Amino acid sequence: MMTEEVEHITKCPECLSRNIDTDMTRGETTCIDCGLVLDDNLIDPGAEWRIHTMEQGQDRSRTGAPMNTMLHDKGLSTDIDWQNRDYSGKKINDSRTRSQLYRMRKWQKRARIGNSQERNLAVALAEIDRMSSKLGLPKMVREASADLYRKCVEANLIRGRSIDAVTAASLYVACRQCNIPRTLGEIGSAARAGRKEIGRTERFIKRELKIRLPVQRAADYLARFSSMLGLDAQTELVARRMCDELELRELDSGRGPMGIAAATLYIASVQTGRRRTQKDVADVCGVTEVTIRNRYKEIVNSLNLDLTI
DNA sequence: AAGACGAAAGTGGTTGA
DNA sequence: TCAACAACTTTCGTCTT
Repeated sequence: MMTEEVEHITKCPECLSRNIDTDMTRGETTCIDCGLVLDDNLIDPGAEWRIHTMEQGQDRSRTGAPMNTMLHDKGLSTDIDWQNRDYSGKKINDSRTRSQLYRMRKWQKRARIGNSQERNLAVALAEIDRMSSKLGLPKMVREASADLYRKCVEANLIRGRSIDAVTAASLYVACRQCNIPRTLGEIGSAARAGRKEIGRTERFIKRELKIRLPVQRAADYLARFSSMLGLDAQTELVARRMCDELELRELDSGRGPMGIAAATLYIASVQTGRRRTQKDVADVCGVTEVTIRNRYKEIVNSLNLDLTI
């Protein structure tokens, strides 16, 4: 089997540090020293075959293309060639056999993309792929999202909703399931549906499919937001400590994680002398300046911080 | 002039009677 | 089903750097 040469990043282009951290579960490569996110589009190098029986476990060879959830029929169907030849390439002239082949082709087409559900799925999976590419999301997320969408179709949740809203919502949920959270605003920027509609649809499919998502933590957003703000690892660490402290003392309950992430980053940027404006932080974190100010006040009060610098 | 601050009203969702 | 409620946003006038 051919092994593809994967280009590995060994040095940070920003600070030239060789302290690179690769987090496979998050799909992000970050520089430990300056916090720059170097690559958030890692390809999962895991085995692509699946084991169904003991024999298969021993013998890992297989034929055919790997199963691909991004194709509406998972890439597993067989095509019937349009040419009237048999498996050895000999022409089929017998009229009975030929008309039989014709019928087979016709029914195969109907079975594959003939019904509206399958056609719907084909459009949706293409849309998921498009959004994922735009957002640079790893394959793992696309497949999780495709699976979710499939479940929505099976549960008849699409009726009355747009494909765009459901694909965007399933991508949003998939991101969080894979611990690569993206904000509704980020998903919305790549989707053909509005932020509110995506949020509504997300809540709906979560309820209908009884999906429990891992609790959102402000710390999960820190690395990405910090990098987008051009902050260094030191500042991010200060913010991270603050988040941990807040979580430990349950001072973050009832507060949106993005607001906490925004406020801690803002405070940290002031403390380390790498100040960012509230507006810059707000734009990156998907909250308003007012929310930053409110969290900021609460955090400074509850942690007894002194910001007179 | 840009940034920070805070009051007030509005939005969309959750909760509990 | 509806009102109360909490979190967050929008808007805007004012103060600070």
